[in-house]
Amino acid sequence: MKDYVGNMSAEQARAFKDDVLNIVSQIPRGRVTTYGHIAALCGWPDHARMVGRTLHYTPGAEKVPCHRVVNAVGRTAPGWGAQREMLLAEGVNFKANGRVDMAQHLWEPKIDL
DNA sequence: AAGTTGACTTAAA
DNA sequence: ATTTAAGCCAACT
Repeated sequence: MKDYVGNMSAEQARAFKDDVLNIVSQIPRGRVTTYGHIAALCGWPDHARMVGRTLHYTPGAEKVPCHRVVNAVGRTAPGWGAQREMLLAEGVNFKANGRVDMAQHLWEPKIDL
């Protein structure tokens, strides 16, 4: 049974992508946030994967600080080694296990309307 | 159209 | 530390 939200319309998908990029662009330097937070803020709480897909495949993601987006456990994106160095260059501290120190750098996105 | 995949998340082993 | 499992959903095969 599909009691979940259902598929996005083309407009919704477009808006979602815009929102994602918009939110990511607001991540302060030296901070990080998670896919889940971004998705929730876009109004699609269960679309963390879609956020990842957007940042990965959408041209233009390179124009926003998408390197400041990590997963919920502070892991950096697979196959993107540079991300870690970019974060280090901003002063983001990594723990011994190779994860970002979330307690220190996690930025909880909030938008004041 | 049905199955697989993935820049996800949480929990568990 | 790593892996599995299940839940999740759009895109891809």
